[in-house]
Amino acid sequence: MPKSKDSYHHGDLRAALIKAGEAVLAETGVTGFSLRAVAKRVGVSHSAPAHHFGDAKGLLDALATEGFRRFLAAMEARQAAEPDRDARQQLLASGLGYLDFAISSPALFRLMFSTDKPEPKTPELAAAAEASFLHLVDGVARLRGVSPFETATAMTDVMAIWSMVHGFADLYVAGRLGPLDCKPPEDRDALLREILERAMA
Amino acid sequence: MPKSKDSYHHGDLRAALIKAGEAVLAETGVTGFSLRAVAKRVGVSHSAPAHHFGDAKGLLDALATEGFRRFLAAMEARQAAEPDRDARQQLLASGLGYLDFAISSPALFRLMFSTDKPEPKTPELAAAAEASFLHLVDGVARLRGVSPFETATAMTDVMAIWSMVHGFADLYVAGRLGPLDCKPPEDRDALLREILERAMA
DNA sequence: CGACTAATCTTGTCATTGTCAAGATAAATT
DNA sequence: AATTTATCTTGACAATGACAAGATTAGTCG
Repeated sequence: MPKSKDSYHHGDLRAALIKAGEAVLAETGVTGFSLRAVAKRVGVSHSAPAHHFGDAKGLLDALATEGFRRFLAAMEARQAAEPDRDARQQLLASGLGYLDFAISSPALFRLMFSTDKPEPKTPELAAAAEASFLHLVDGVARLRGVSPFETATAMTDVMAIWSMVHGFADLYVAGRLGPLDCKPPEDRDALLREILERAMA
Repeated sequence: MPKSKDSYHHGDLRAALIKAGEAVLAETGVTGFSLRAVAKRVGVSHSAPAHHFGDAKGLLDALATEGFRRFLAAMEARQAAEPDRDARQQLLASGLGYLDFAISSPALFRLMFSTDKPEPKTPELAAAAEASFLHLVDGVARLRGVSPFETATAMTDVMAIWSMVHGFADLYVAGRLGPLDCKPPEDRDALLREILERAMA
């Protein structure tokens, strides 16, 4: 329960720091990210975040964890909005949700995929990232009718589809897909649909 | 001409800083990157880099510029090693060179594609990045027989192929392609070939 | 209700870093 | 040879991350 902000104890500092941290991340990028700036934005002392996140990396990990949850939610939201329940259309919708998230939170998207996976800093982060990956695996499983964990060709599908949508999103966020960003969202969705279909072939 | 290192003037400080900067970048990543650490490694004062690169971003831009040049060279090297001069095989070889570079210099690869393109910091960086992009466009032009700048379907090919190879390389570098990295290089090359062919369809 | 314990937040400090300004040294030019 | 320019050093300052110690509040138990 969030308490009054002017009391000694914030009441919900952890959530407030995550929210403010995301704002700072979006404004300054990961290089200009500063723990003290986050603390100042919330209105607490410069050393308050340490108690909740340890060091700067801890807060970034928490941000990435939160990001992966919203990432998964964005994919599911697009799927829910897709009337066609066909496995292929659902998987395509998932890819569009992937792009939605990357565009809506580019800095967070970059942060999430910049943390090396082999050493998951926290179990929560590893679990959230894994859930996103499993969502894709599940989509391919429904499409192919077999588990990618048991069938090599299906796992190839997973990698192909993932590489395609991730590459597109990453290049788009980096502003490298040039004249595409001035077009209406429908156009880039249609383009992503088209190239994603190639990856499924 | 590089002079003796113990003289007051280094002689080739700019090149030495770029070389050392790349080593620091590879060791600590872009977050732990420190101008002073680079200067110390070369053996000059902490403020020596400023004269050549202005600020920290200037050195990173120079590193990215150098990276794009080697990036292009890596693609061309793979193409030269590919005996088949067919346009399709040459384009596939180019993609393998793309991956080669990403694996050999992961931190540099990340840096290159993290700098937003819309505001090219230096003309050299913009030119080097543009050259890499044009290399891909040229490969698709040879494959399709038309210029992607004039034919929308060919530009779609460019984006599809680029997204595929870039996504694969980025995920691979991030360690998210799981059990793939413990396999011999031939296996991942074969996998990338296979999914790249899908992008060409 | 009151005291004790733990959690939460603040203040103060230090090493490191980026950036700037001023000066010292060597190279280039005239 | 003198002057100018390029290059590098020293010194300083503000911002930052990290740590330690203390202040304030919440929770618990008598």
